[in-house]
Amino acid sequence: MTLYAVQALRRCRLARTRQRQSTERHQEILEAAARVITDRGLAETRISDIAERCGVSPGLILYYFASKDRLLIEALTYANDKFYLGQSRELRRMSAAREQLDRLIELSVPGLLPEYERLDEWALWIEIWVRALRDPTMAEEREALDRRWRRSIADIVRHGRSTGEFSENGVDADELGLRIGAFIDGLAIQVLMNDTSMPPERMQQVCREVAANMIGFSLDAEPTPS
Amino acid sequence: MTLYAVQALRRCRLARTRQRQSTERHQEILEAAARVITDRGLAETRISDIAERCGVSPGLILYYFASKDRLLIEALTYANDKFYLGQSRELRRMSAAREQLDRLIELSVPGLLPEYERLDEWALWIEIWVRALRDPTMAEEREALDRRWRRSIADIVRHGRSTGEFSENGVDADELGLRIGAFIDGLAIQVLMNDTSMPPERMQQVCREVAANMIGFSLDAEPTPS
DNA sequence: CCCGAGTTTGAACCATGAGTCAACCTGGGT
DNA sequence: ACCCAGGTTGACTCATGGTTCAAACTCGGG
Repeated sequence: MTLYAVQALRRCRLARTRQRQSTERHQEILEAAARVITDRGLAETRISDIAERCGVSPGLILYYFASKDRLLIEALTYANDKFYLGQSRELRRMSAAREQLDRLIELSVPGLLPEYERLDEWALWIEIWVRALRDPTMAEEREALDRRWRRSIADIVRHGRSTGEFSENGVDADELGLRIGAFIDGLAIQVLMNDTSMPPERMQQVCREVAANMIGFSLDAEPTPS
Repeated sequence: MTLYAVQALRRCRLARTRQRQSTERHQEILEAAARVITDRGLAETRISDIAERCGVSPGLILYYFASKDRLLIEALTYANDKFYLGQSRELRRMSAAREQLDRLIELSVPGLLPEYERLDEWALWIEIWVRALRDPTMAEEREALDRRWRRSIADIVRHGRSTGEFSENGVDADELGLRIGAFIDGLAIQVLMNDTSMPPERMQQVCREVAANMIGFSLDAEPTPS
């Protein structure tokens, strides 16, 4: 019995290190997949591309994921999750709602910030949309991701109202999350498409203006006069 | 010389009937392709699907189009063109700008109107976006289509201002076309995705409200009191 | 009624890429 | 040193579907 317990314990420890290694591989693959999808597009993404990016053989990809389809869906949501969590953490550190809003907009403009290692979120979004049109699993995921995104805007509005930065204007915070979110979506598409009439800087400017209008504060009035 | 001329004339007449037949086939195929794309998605569309829809052999498709890719691009723009022209003609017949705006919004909400034979415009738009990300030809087409769409909104604003329905509010009409267009885009995506928080009716309502806000008129005030 | 340019067919060809598999490697436990 | 479970490989199988092509068909003109 003692012997058995010790063995079990050891097996468990081994299993744990292996498991960690294994989840690392998982993430590594998901990361690579997201990267390849942004580069080549979902439709053109081959398993061997992902494998190559990982410096690994194609067979291994299917050792970790049941099928290409599953992997792609997971990769899309994984990338979005990662981006969202980073943004969310950053915003929570800021105290001023207007600062939060500015940063959120800044992060939402495709190509505005030099993308450190960040892949382009919006290109992935479009792929998510296409996929969600026919794939119920993806559709569900998308709705959850979208809800979260809208809520983060609504939260900024609520925060600003609670601190008095924004005044009540009769429009529900969730409703504003929806409207501002939709507006950002629409513009982001154009910027992503390299539309000549919508360079990143202009999108940023327009977003700030329209958001201010909708929320009901003036961009000119300095919120915290020095 | 006379003989030659007569022969030429006849050949020309023959050629003309043949040409008409040929362009009909072209359109027939484009139509079928657009239909299949909405049904199955761009990525899942096979040449044989399109052929089947036409009641024609797969080989014929490639007799009329150099390659699958070319066909798909043409089909996407063809469908959009057709929709736009129909809408444009209809709007031009209306005199009141607010009526035009209402109708434009109505037509922009996915699934609001029972789609007579109309295929879903917005599903095609998303496919266009995905494609345009990597295909320069498609990118160019998209920008032109988008510009046209924004302009039709701006024109409504200009029209309303010229008749006095809308008052000047310091925002350029083109700028409003851009903003309202982007907003509609963003919402349409959610409706198309069957997002539970955005049923078609709600989108319509929100669009009317936000457009009224941006343009600067009140929905309550009847423009033409009986 | 025959000719031939333009259409249409469907089988054949071929490249691609997902998924499988048997052999091989690795590193911790004994 | 040896064991072996899990990780890794890369060649192979197989289905799919775009593209080609030679033969068949259509139909207006002579």
